Amino acid sequence: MKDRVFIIDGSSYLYRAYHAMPPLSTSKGQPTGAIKGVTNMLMTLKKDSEGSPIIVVFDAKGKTFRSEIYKEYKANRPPMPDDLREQLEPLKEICKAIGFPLIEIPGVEADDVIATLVNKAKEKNFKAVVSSLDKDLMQLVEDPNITIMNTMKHQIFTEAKVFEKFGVQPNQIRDMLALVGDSSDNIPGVPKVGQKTAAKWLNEYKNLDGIKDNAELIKGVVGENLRNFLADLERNVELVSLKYDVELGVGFDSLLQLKPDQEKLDELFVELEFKALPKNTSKQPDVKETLKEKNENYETVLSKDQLKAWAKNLDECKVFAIDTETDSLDTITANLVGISLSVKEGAGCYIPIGHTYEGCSDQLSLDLVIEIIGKAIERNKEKAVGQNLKFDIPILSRHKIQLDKFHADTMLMSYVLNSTATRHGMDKLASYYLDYETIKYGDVAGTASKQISFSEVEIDVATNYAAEDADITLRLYNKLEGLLEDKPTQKKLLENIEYPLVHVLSKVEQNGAKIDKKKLAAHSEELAEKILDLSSKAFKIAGEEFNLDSPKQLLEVLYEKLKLPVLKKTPKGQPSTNEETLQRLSEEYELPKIILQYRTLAKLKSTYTDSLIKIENPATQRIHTSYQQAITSTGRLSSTEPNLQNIPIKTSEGRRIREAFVPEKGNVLISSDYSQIELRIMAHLSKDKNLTNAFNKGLDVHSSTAAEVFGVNIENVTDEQRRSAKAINFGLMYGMSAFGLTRQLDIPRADAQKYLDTYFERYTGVKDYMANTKAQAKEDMFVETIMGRRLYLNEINAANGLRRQAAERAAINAPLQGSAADIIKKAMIDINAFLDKELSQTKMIMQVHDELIFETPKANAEEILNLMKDMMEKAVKLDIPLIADAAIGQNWNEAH
DNA sequence: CGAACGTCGTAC
DNA sequence: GACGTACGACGTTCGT
Repeated sequence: MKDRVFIIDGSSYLYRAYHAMPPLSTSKGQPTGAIKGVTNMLMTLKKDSEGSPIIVVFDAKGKTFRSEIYKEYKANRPPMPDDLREQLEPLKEICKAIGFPLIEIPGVEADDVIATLVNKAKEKNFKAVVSSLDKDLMQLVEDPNITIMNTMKHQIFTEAKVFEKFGVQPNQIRDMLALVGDSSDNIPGVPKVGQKTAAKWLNEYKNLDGIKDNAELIKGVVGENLRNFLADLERNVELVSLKYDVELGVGFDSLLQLKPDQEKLDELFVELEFKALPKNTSKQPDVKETLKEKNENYETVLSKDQLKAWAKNLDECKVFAIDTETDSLDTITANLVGISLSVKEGAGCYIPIGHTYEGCSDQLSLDLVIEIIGKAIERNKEKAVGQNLKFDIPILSRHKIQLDKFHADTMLMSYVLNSTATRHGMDKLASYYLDYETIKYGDVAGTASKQISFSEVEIDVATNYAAEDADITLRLYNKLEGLLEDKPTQKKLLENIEYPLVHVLSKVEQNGAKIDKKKLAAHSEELAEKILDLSSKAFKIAGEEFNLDSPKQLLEVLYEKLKLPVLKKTPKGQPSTNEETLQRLSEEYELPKIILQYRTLAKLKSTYTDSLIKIENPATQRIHTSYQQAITSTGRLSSTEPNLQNIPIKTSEGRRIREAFVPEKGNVLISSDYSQIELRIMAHLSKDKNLTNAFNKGLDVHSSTAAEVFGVNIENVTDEQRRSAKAINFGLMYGMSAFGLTRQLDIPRADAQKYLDTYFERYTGVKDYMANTKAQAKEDMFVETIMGRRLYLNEINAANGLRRQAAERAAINAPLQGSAADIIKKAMIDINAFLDKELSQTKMIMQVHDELIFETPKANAEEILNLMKDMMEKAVKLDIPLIADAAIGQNWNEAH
């Protein structure tokens, strides 16, 4: 192999640019948006190609041979818009002037020309890189010397990538397209067969012949559809096959050399009013000019002397702010790109380490930075202030800088001061507390498709952004420290709970949880089949196909087409299609029932089986959630990517998801969860005699409540009574009314009212507690947890009754929910300290509000279970005992 | 095309 | 209108 040749699908980029770019035009009215877009892309490619020849292929005018095979082919394509057509010729001129040979052959498509060129390139021993967005061309990748790339997104498709994206090998793409069809080319496929189904068949039967031979074996409606479609498949194959022997009318070699004509190019640019030769703006975000000018207050550290001076700054300061910049948000794999520091408001430095763009100035080596600044950070760690240090700690740690203690975290300071005043991201904090608008990450690194890695950001720009982060963090610290000055309780909450918890959460996240991917994949397959089946049933009843996931379409089918009665409306006035409504409708009608089943399964598949597989970290083969410590109003944690705190448990189908959470070989899982912790807290806070008594005697609290409310002996409580009592107990903690209880239990309003009345007669302590809490809240405008965590309730005295009542319910609930959160946080800190010291083999891997999950070697699991349970129970001392239920299992479902 | 919003459904 | 706290999938709408 000697060289590479780049072949560009000009037409596909033209259309894409036309839609992606704003509709620019010259002063004379010549439209130029698409030209500009494609030209940018061509310039990028020219740079990336490092001098390799580049050929641009365009679709020629007129019909192609495919229209003769099938007259509907592309019949749904609207004609090219005029303002796009007008851009075609100038663009071709530009291609030629840049030095890219151009081909358009009438009667065939650009794809065929590309396939032919690829063939010629192979004959001449070239590697070929095809730049296109068209999936038809994916079939070319079966040859390892050929790659497809999406220049706009810097994606490269090899055989493996094609399989990853489409689920089939490149040489099966053609058959897949024939089966699925292509709506943009107006090629119909087998009804109900999408990429997934086609991939399944092709993996099983290898190719179309195999599928045809086995068509009888395929069950269900899709099987039927396939058999009916067989005759059309031949035609589809012809339509989607590439033609490799197009008469090019010009020798391949002559396409490899064309002189750029700079003069002509300049002329064209003037004519099109392009200010400058567009730089590779396709990927480069547009950084504002003001950001490129370096802020004088901020220093870029590029010499050893500067580094030493900053080490000295850290030694001599009272507190310093630190922030890290990385090339990814994944703390498991992110590389350090730079560190910023500030010891004085309005000043700061940025130490670039890992910037990688072309022409970037020399940076200090990581080793030197670790040696000088890393050591200085470590010895001054108790003066370190950061914003969301849970992110920085593992990054620094992997780069040999251990920040196992720190002075303060501004995110948590703000959260503890007032969890709801603002969100606690730095941009928001700066705006709220300092009235300062920060440089946004997107301003320097772009967003979405234009996003680049921070390592690609110019060092001067990066300095402006990163040093500002450290500077602002320090200013925030000073501001928030002032606000905390006369709040010793909140300060203690930070020091005793939130700050130590940062290290615990960081570790739990790094530990991650192992999942059985095979099991999930199999489950996913199963669900897919059932979902397909339910959809066809639904379409049959509806008499049309529609998107079952679209509440809007569903609403039309249910209420307009089938004229089902409207039982409930959404807050926006639309007839509701939610679970409750469909449940009621399904007593009489068939379709709502099917929709409900569909929803249950679709939910499981999309939210759990599929997404858990996707989110496994390739580096560790485990899933690493991210715990959010400053999100909820009450003090609970939340969990994202994935949310481990809403994994199903109520149904057996749902519990199968939990079965896929497994230990490493030789290990087991231990789950330990607090029993009725919020009700226990209610007993503690209210000091209600009856409730306290029930817990002190170790009674089943719901049965005990039932006995009180229904006036029976606790041994004689029926299941029905216990269920009602449980609903009352939970409802009370949420501030539920008699109406809510009516709905929950499906009983007459009067009965519900009677239950509640009786409850409050029997539990006067609870009644008083609730009244007192509300009254106190109205006076203070906040409520508190047992550890003094506050939730401010701005609307507790609102004139708007709805809002006021909502605030009243929150006032009841927050001390219960929030105290429970305080307690488990304390338990996590205690347990982590113990594990650090004594049991390095046992890992805390998850927290789900009142439950902790550990992974530990099988050998002494029983003993460890007892230790964990005991530490949870002793996390705090209340007037009633805290009980944790713990169990061991080979998966999460078994352990829970 | 991407951000913001609405609806729905899962957990404690 | 009526039960607290979350996250996220998916569709739709709207602005660039």
